[in-house]
Amino acid sequence: MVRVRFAPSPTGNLHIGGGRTALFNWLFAQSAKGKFILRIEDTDKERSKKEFVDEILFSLKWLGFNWDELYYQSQRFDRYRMHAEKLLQAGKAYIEKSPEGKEAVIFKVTPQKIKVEDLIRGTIEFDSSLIKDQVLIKSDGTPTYNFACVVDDAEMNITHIIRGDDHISNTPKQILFYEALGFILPQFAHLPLIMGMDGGRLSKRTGATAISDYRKMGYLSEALLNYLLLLSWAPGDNREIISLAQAISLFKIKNVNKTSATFDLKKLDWVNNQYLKLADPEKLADELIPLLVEKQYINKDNFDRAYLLSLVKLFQPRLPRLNDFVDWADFFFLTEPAIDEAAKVKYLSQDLSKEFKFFIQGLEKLPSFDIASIEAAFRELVCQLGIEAKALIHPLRVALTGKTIGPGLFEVIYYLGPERSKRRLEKWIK
RNA sequence: GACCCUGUCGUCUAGCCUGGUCUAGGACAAGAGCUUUUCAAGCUCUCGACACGGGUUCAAAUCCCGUCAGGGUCACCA
Repeated sequence: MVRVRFAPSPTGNLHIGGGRTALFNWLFAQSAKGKFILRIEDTDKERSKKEFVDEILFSLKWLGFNWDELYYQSQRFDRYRMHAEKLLQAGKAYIEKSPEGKEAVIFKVTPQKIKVEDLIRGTIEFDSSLIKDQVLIKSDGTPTYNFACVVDDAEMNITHIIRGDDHISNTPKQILFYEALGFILPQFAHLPLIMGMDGGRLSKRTGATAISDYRKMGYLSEALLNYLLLLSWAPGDNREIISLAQAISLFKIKNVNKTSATFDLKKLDWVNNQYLKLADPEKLADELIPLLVEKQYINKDNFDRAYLLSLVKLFQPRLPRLNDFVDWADFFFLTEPAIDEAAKVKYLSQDLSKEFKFFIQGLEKLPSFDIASIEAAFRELVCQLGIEAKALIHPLRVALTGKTIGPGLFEVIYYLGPERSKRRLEKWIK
């Protein structure tokens, strides 16, 4: 039975790299019908915070990862002390006293060659004579990371350790502990790191790092996961959009890349847009409602849901992030939408009183206020005036929406309705 | 500095294991054009890479060696 674990430390939010590690572990467990275990590594009492634990659990759930078991290292200190005691008695560790008289347990490293068969990288060799004696239990009584990690992975029967590249150099130290404690060695797989655009580690300087930041920006969890998956793995048939369900059946740990990948927000935007296009408008509307309420664009308990749904559908194909809807569609909610200054100069400098007046009259005469009829009225008008369609379309769009870009003009007019459209155009008639 | 990992278009990658079908394929970005309406949408096209140097071989992106470059780790942090 395959058992993998994701072991975050609650000293910060769940970040992109952690989310990716969780994804590969979860995928591996799912494809092997194994168990996915979550272990909170909160041995550092100073830096570990309850709020981070909550945040990590929340983000993991948002990504859709359900764990089968949950452990906290802070509740297992007796296990670590027990195993340290065992090593002490076997003469494989010794006690070191600090000047203040506090005792730490130190592991004696014996010189030897250590071979790791990494599932992704193949054989990696180390010389333990380059490794100094390792602290097992610190003088404050808490275990060190490497020791707690080994005791837990062994006691929790973890079969495959899938983690970041940055743990490669911890591996020989941990193997030494496994051997000294007589534990069965798990298999290792080290994932390449995700780098920021500056070539270094992904950091707050180069952009948002927390999974929750991406949620707040309007990325769909499926899209973020799809993008993260593509960052170091490919199905091999040039497919880019891969659902989690498909990934489970296609995923092979051996096909994971060895090279570190750079996080590219532009491609994430594209992937997100692909998912947004196909997303259920009802769900998108549910996500948007709180944001629209906050902006006072709609009233929480009294708004036209069907209307909102229509607007969502109108913008869905072109949104990189769901939250962009709030700004892009603001003119449907504001009484006085802000007019883009450059757009105003470009399209509304000349006097279009006559054209706007005729267009309003055309709309008023419409037997039915629908998209096709609005367009027909418009086409007829430009024909009569003998001008190009775009000579009037752009000014109309700016006058109605305040922007130079957006959905098709006739859809905009239809959803704005005859009254609002007329009122906004009249403002430009002298 | 020592040890370890990695090196295909600007970015993510396919191909590498099992050399020839690779004048290296796809995607994002960028640029150009089309769309009798915009673009941040759609369609079409263009630009653009096997880090370098040696081998091995009839033949190397693919195998071997070296160099260089990038990254990671060297805590009583995790």
